[in-house]
Order: sequence, then structure tokens, then C-alpha cells
Amino acid sequence: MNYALLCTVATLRKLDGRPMPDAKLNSDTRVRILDVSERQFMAHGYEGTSMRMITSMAKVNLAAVNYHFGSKEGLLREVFRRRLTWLNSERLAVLDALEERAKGAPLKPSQVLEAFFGTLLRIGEDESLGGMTFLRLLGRTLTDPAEFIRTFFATEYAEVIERYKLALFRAVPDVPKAEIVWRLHFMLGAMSYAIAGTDILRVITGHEMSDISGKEEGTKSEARRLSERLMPFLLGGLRAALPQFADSSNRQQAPLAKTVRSKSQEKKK
Amino acid sequence: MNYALLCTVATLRKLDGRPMPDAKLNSDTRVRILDVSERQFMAHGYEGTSMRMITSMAKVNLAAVNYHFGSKEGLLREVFRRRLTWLNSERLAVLDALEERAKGAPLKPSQVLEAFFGTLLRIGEDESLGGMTFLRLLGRTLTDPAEFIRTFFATEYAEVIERYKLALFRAVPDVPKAEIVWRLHFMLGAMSYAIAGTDILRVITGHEMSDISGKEEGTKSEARRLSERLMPFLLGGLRAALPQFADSSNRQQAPLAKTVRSKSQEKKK
DNA sequence: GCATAATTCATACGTTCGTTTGAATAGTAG
DNA sequence: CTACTATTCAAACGAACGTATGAATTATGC
Repeated sequence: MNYALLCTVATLRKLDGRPMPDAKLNSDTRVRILDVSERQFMAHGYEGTSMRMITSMAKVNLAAVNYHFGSKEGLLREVFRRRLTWLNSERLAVLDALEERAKGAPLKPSQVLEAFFGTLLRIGEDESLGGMTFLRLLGRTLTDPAEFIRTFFATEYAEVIERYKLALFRAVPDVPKAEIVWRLHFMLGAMSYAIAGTDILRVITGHEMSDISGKEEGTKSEARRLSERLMPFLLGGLRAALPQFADSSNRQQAPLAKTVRSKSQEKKK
Repeated sequence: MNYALLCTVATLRKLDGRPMPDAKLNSDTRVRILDVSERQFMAHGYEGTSMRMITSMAKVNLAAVNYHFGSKEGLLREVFRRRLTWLNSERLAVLDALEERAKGAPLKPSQVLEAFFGTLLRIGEDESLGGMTFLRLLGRTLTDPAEFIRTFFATEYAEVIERYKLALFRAVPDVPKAEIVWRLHFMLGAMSYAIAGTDILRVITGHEMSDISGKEEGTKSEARRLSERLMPFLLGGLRAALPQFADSSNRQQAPLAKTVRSKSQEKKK
């Protein structure tokens, strides 16, 4: 399995430590498979995309995927790795630069969010980084229940999340840390979902959005338009007023709508 | 295909218009299949769940699904329909009650959000409405790229979205309508993602969240804890300061982090 | 140019998929 | 009981799945 890796190892041994030429890692076949896979996984999901779809559309032999990536799982991992390594190292670099310039002072919340989400959304403007295709794929895959996908993302994101969590703790000192973690959670969700773009809203109200915003923003990329809307929303949510904790007698506190239970059909015990 | 429906039609004709007895629609086999499917679709996704998983786990014959629901797609639709019809009619009823009580005055933003998201989250507290299992399934399926799923949700949600959109327009008059639609979009995402719960954050920082919040909230349901955190975040995002539109010369306005491009690896043209 | 490694190719393997079929059984109204 | 409908069941269908194999082809180092 994965003969390409075996060959690579052999080559490396012969090259005696010198870095492997990019040509090997960026062969036509490899990138064609990755490009097509990115698009197909985005359009049909991981399980909904077959190797035969990919190989026929990429005009390569059926066995090519297993040769170059070992397995379908290996292919998906590589599809993400080639984008995420850039993204997350860039995120760390941006944060490093900001903190260095701040000379120890806490960053502004907007700076932290801009560094984290702005860097991501820049991918959508740059086709060589994956463009909107990869952004949509990312948004949709973050909620995929498959185990190997979850663990892959967990390890791939661990360092970045940790760094930005700490930066947010310092940037928003008046919000409890646990609350910030929750809100980071929510912000990731708002972003993924907005990016995925498979939602109901676009079907129903999509016209309005593009109509109204289309006046002066015709030249702007989809990613930039999204970013200008998303960042204020995230900032507002991050700095929102704290939830007033109910008094310890937590019965009958419920604001959850139970107003019209009579109107709904009777509940069967 | 779908012999059960054929039988149903025949029965209805014999019953001459009288409502069909519930026993037919709620046979043991039917609900056992639906319950198991709900859980399996949640855990492994639609494509990742096979009919043999479902039927063996529900202890019914393999052909039972096709008999009762016609196809796998029909099964998924029914899994959602039996929960969403309650959810969305309840949402409409709650909104009706609120607007009636307000006597024509605009509702408060918190009321609208509470009606929309609170009603949803109440499902998580009530096992007979689907509980957290269904909430997670819903969150994960909302980003599923499959066409028949998207169109199903679009029609299923159309009326509710339209009503709540109008309510939000009136509740937040100082935010442009197009902006509100975007933010409704973002709020749906934050909620779905938070509900889906397969994210990176829970793996990395899950302990902290439950540690800190676990003092006095041990008795609260998972859905209620989520709701208390989510609603302030959504409110803050909904009412956030408007994005300052860049002047029409939209070049070089970019706040998108391009600070440390030198640090990242050189970009190949 | 020759030997060797790297890649491509056609083909096949063994599974598993969703669905169908026709007979067997359970349920029900007259 | 009888006639009929509704449901369950075991078995099989063809198709599509991910992967493996060994020969053929191309590229590479000396």
C-alpha cells in the first residue's frame, strides 16, 4: 500500500538528506487528483464521492489514488493538509507579529478575530490557496461525524486554537474564560456555516442579499463581502453582555418558550 | 415501491375520509426504524449509515425500510419530518402569541431569538421530541451537500424563516434589512455548529468548559446550558455596530492580515 | 544506452450497497 | 370461516464500492 511513499523513502535515502525535489510531491497526477477531490468532496461529501468519480474526472487511472495517497482516507487528509498547513502557520505568524508590535500589551479583540478569521477568509480570495471551493469544503467537513476526520482536525488545529484562546483571554479580560471558550465555539460555527453556504437562507432570501449589497460591491470578491459582514457580527457576539445567571432556585426560571403549548398537539406520555 | 403507502391509500379510501388510525402510522416497526435511524444518521451521517446497520439494530427485516418508507431517502425525510413539523408549527405558534400580546408593537430582539432558538433548544430537553440526538443530527445535516436534503430543508423551513425575518426587521429597525438577513444566517450557523458538537474545541478545551460551568449547573440539561450561553452571543451579534463601509475606492482598504506574508513560504505564481 | 526506479495502466477481487421479489404470516371485516 | 389486506421474512439481484496485482510504460542516474 502507498507505493509512492515507499518510492519516496528510497529516493530520500539515495539523495542522502537533501530535500526532495518539489517535482515529486507536485507531479501533475497528484495535484490533478487533489484539485478534483477538493471540488468533489465539497460538492458531494466524503462518503458521497467515489474514487471512480475522482479518477475519471481527473483523467488518471483508477489505481493512481491508492498509489499516491495510500487510501481514500489518506487522500482526504492530504486534500486538507496542503491547505491547512499554510493557513495555520500563517495564523500563528500573524499573531506573532501582532503581539510583537504590541510589546506585551493585550491585543484588541478585533485584531485577534481579524487575524484568525481574516486569514481564513483570505483563502477564499486566492485561488492558489484553494479559493471558495476549499472554504466551502472546510465548512462542511468541520461537522462531519467520521471519527478519523475529527481526530485529524483536532491535531491539525490544536496549536492554533490554544494560542488564539490565550490571546482572546487577554483581549477580553472582562469576560470569563469559560465564556470566551464557548464564544470561540460559536464564532467558529457562524463562520463554517456561512462559508459552507448550503443553507436554507441562500435558497429563500439569496436574492435580497445580493440585490441590496450588489450596488457598490460588484467588484468585491465573495470572501470579502462575507468578511465585512461576519466580523462585526463576531465582535458583537464576543463582547456581548454576560448572561445573567439565574438565582440558585433554578425552577421556573425558564424563559424557554412554553407559552403556547396548548396550541400544539397534545403530548403523549 | 413503498407498498405501505399504497396500502395506506387503499385504507383511506375504505375509511372514506375519516382520519387514519394512528396505530397504522405508529406501528412498532416504523418507530423502531425511525429511532434507530435518527441515532445512526447522527453518528455516521447519511451516506455512512447503511440500511443493514439500521435494520439489524432495529431488529426488523431488511426489507422493512423500503416497505414503510419507500427508499433510504424517504426514510431520512421521515426522520426529519416527524420532528420538524412539531418544531416549526410550534415556532409559528409562539411567534403568533408574542405578536398578539404585543398588540402591533414590534417585539424585542431577545423575544424573537428566544422564540426561534429557544423553541429549538427545548427539543434537546425533551426526549419525546428527539432530544440531543435529533439536535445533533439536525446541526450536522444542515450543512450536508446532498441535493435532496437541501431542497427538503428549504421547503420545510420556508414559512418559518419568512415570518421570523419580518419579525426581526421590525425588532431591529436600525439595522438594514440585508444586514439582518446576513446575521440570521450567521446565527443559524452558530447554533447548528454548537449543537452538532463534533468540533475541535470540545476535544481540546472541553474539560475547561465543563469544569468551570459545572459548579452550580450540574443539574441543568445540556440544552439549557447551551441556551444560556448561546442567546447572549446571538443577541450581541444581531445588534452589533454596523460595518463601516469602505470608501468607494476599495483598493488597499484591506484589513485582512497581509502583515507577515514575508514569513510564510513564498507564493508560486 | 543500460539498469533501475517511478509511474501508469487494464483488469480483477471480494464486499457491501440499496432495492426487489414472491412466498409466508398476522390481522381484520363481513 | 372466509376473503382480503397488511406486514414480515429469507433470499437474491445487479451495481457500485475501495483496493490489490502484475505487466507495461516512462523517467532518471551513471
